[in-house]
Amino acid sequence: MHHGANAPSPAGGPERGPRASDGPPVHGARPTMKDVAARAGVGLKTVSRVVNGEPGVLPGTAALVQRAIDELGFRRNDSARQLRTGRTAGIGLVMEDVADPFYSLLNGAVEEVARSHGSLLFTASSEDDPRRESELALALCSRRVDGLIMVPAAEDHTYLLPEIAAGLALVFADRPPVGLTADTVLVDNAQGARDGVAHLIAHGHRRIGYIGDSSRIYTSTQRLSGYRQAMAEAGAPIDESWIALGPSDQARVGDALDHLLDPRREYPITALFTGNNRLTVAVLRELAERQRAQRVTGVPTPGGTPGLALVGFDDFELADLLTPAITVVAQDPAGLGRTSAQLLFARLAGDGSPPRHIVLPTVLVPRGSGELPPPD
Amino acid sequence: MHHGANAPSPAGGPERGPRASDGPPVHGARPTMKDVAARAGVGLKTVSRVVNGEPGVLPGTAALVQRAIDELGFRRNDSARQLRTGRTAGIGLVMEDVADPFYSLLNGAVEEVARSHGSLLFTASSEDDPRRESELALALCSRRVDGLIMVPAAEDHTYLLPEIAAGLALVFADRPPVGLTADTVLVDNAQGARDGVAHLIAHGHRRIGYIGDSSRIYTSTQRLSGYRQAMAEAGAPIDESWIALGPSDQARVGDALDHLLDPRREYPITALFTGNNRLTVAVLRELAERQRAQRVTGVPTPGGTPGLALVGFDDFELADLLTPAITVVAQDPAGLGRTSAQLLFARLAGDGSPPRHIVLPTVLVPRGSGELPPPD
DNA sequence: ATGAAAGCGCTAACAC
DNA sequence: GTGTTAGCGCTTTCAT
Repeated sequence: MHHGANAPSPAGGPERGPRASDGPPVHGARPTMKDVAARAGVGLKTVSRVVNGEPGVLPGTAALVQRAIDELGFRRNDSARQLRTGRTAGIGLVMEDVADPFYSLLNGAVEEVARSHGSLLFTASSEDDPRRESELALALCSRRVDGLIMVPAAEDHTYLLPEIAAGLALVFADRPPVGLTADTVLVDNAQGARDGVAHLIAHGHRRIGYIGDSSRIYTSTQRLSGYRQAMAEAGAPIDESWIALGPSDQARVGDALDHLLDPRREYPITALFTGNNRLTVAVLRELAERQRAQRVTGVPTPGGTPGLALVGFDDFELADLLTPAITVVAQDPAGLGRTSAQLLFARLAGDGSPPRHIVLPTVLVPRGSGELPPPD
Repeated sequence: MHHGANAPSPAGGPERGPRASDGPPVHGARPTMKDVAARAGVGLKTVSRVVNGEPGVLPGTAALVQRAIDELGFRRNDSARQLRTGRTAGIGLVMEDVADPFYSLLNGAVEEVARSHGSLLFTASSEDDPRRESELALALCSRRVDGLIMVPAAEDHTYLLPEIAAGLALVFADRPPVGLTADTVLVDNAQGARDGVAHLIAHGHRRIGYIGDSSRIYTSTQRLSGYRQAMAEAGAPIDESWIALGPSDQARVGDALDHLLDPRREYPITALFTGNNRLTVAVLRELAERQRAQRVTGVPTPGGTPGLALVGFDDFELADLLTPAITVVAQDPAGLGRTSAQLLFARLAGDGSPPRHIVLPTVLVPRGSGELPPPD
């Protein structure tokens, strides 16, 4: 399934012998508009007009030019165009991780909107590292993207002030900026968590654990505060040892569960609220493992929640097919991306109104795990 | 973003009123190297040297320049740089859908490699539409990306010949190109499917259904051929009505299952092989629904496979937590992306060897659903 | 309807 | 060590 090495012949022409004046691409040489103009026997500007579909070219001339374009395999150099026009028809998206299901949906929605506006999209993953975030954001600024959508990781975004002043359109998604005011699209994290926890309470739970993301992260503290609100509203006291914040990796979650489900606890928790999809999945995996390994903690409910009721923030694929199916507080990552991108393009189209602040609602999706009653 | 139109003052000069000669950004005006040079009282080239970390600048001068840079909020214009150097330090990735879990993992791996080489990544989704694929690919070529990784949808890639001739580095991932020879990284689809089906056969099945993607798609036909091979090797005759090819949407899969599980069949299938992750999930969802609705087809195994053994091509998150857990033929989307990207950057670094053709192995992951015995 | 000239902001090649 | 000059390929402006 491989041929010769570097076929010198580009296709279409008799190879060997540099050929006189036909056959498209000569290796390594990018034809320019000047080349096309020379070949078509017209002026440079006429080529430009044809390439850009500008009016004021006789059909015959246009055809001539088009033929030269095809023969030469010409493709307009957008770097040069950008330098001249100042517009790149490209936008940037900086977020935690393109490979994460939540962010990949956001990414997809942004891309869709960008496409509909004729823009291409640079996507970059910050890995939630503030330094990397600013590196990437500034690299995109050097590229002179027309606009930037950021899911910020940093705790200070003043480094973007010069860019904004210079005309960068900027929208923050999922988390607000720090140190400056800009368009922001958020999810109602507190209300969502509150709904989720209230749901558990409505099903008879009073001792509810909370496994959340690091308190460094905006959404995490918002969700925790929703948890506290729901508990307070129900008059349910919170034992601070029920709250476990930290990274979303399996090991940390395992430790947190060990602590939360410690059989020596006098009043064990009967329900659990998890602060994001990765935590929810990690919890499910831990519970399943515990069940396989020890078959001890409570009634081994099939699917991994040993009698423990569970509601998770974020929906995730297959949540509905687990046993029991997992009740979640669903956000709309695609909606987040779409809204942010639409806002960005509105700015690029000249919308000069004051910075907007949009909050998207969440939806509680009962599926089973959140409706399990307490053991009692 | 909005605000005043064209500030006539380039920056740095006293623009009447606001500040005399300090404070970074003057609105709307992007400072250039020339501005920085003027402000620092040095030549243009010296600024260039400092910005690019080139040697041959006295520390004192460099500090002077750096100060001017910071004060002005200067950021190098990469469009101009690219025009001059011919390199964009950017690569492109065209694939079906960034939001798909499989592709988002591939995307993440490509991005990681790009980053390690100092490149930014354009990602574009073709939606499996040939025209869109070529539009996007050519748009990226206009941007003069240094290289392009494509998961092709089109059936003809000759449109890329001029670009290759002009120096574009090009790697095809997951599916081979048509009409030209280029670096290609594939997965051993036939062998993987063969392994999966052989696994079912080893567990006593002889009547095995196959739900696959449209035969338009390369990987789909490869996998189907693996299915046929495994059956042939076992001397198991194939009833062509067991094979259902088509799109991966829920409705189509539902229809296919209706047909496959038709209770009027004299010899019903006892096992099913699904051709990709979306099909597998769609099947699981359909089976779960049937179980809820009718509780008829076979023994209602918890989790949705009513006695039907199931092996799916592609791993997917939570496959291990379903009941029964789903046996899969796992490919490595990240490996696919990483390998492709490494190959691309090797080319960009000057590797001029003949086009390479890499095939990555699959791994059978037994989890339960593929080890269910036939009802008999 | 068409073209010639100027210049976008930068770097490469040389001066000094 | 530093500055000057020339252009990268295109669009803009203004002639014709």
